[in-house]
Amino acid sequence: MENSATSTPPVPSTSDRILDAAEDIFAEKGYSATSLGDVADRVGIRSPSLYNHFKNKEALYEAVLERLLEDFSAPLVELEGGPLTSERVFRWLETIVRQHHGNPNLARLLQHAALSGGPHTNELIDRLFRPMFESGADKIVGEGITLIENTGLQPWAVMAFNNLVMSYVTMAPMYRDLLGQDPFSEEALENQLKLIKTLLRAVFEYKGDTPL
Amino acid sequence: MENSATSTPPVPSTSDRILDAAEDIFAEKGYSATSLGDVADRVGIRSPSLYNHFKNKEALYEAVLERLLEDFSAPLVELEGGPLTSERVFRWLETIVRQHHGNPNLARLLQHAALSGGPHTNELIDRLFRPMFESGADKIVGEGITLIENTGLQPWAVMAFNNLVMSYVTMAPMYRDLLGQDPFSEEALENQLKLIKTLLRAVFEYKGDTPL
DNA sequence: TTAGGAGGCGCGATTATTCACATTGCCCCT
DNA sequence: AGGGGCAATGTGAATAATCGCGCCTCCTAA
Repeated sequence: MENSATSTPPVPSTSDRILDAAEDIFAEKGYSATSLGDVADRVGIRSPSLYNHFKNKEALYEAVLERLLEDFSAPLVELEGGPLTSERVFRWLETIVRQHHGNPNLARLLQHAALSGGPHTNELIDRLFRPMFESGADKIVGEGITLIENTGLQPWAVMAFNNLVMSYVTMAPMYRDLLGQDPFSEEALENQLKLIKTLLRAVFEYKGDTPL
Repeated sequence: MENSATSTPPVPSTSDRILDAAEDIFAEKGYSATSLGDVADRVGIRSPSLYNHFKNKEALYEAVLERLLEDFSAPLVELEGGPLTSERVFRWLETIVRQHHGNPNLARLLQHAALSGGPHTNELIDRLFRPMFESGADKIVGEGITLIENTGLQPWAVMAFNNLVMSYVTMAPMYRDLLGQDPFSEEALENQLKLIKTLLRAVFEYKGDTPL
């Protein structure tokens, strides 16, 4: 029902255009503040017509989430498996930064969910972050890579770096205001990448001897 | 009009109770998704009675913002002036962490504003962050304190550390889910403080020689 | 000819806001 | 002491806008 069996490479179907519009508006306003009228307006149809493609508002929201989660998980599974060198950690972080830079909507949706709840919030959190703790970053201990392991704060550190990446996106207007630069320009991406890498390298090289 | 002439130490005025309720709900749902009925319900009055204390929804929102900004700016002005030692930077960060931990609502409100706009968003950003760039962290260059200054990323670094602190609060449900710990417990506060300090110390000690 | 998809209409709920009104406590005048 | 006025603060009813959503009709492409 959502995807016709025919190939649809050039012209996006109405369902996809609804998904695109809904994704943007859900990400901006959150679930409850989003009106289906706004979504329909952006697509160029009337709001009752949405019900020809999605059962109701919540189903539309679910479809938006599903598509986003698929898009984001794809490039990360490639990085799973193999030895956990520090270079792998850098590539993993850089991939995440580039993904959120390319499409900020997932971070925004997750931030809305964390603030206000809404349907499927816990499921969203689980599907986005459990993999990080099970198959990837959790195993970083060993062969010299510690990520502040000696302080017993490792999962906290992983979440901190993720928050760093996502808050850059959810706080983009702030960066625009205070730094006077388009936060989604190529130049800003490079700056953000440089900062994250510098921080990560500082943490890797740091030996927490001096207790302040 | 807001404060009766009598001393009001023990019993909060209705206006204050409205402000308390509105602050919580605005912080949770954002401006547009907040209904005055919900606010009135929490106070224990009917929504038309709100208009005896505030002109309209936007004025109530402004009052909430004003009170929050005052509460947060007070402890920080004490840290202004004087030599910019690294110890001062640590105290400044620790103060901010403790403030947001004690009342997460400002961070949540700011996050909603950054995501969805709403009234006075730009003014909010300015009043919260301009001081950091003018009187405090911007002058950190000198006397050995560099904060990754050699990479030309100093303002970015300042905002990154702030995002780190605020996203901990706006993402609190995530921490609760994934770490199985109340993110606002004393124990969690200590963990968060330790992590932030460790990161900051790593950055201070780091000399960006090796280019990855 | 037939079925999918778009539009029109409208119901019921919720929202911010206004208004007329009741109640209360306080000041001041007698 | 008593009472008239008055400001402050509460209420229910009413209004206009908006929302999600269901029903039904019409158009059009295969």
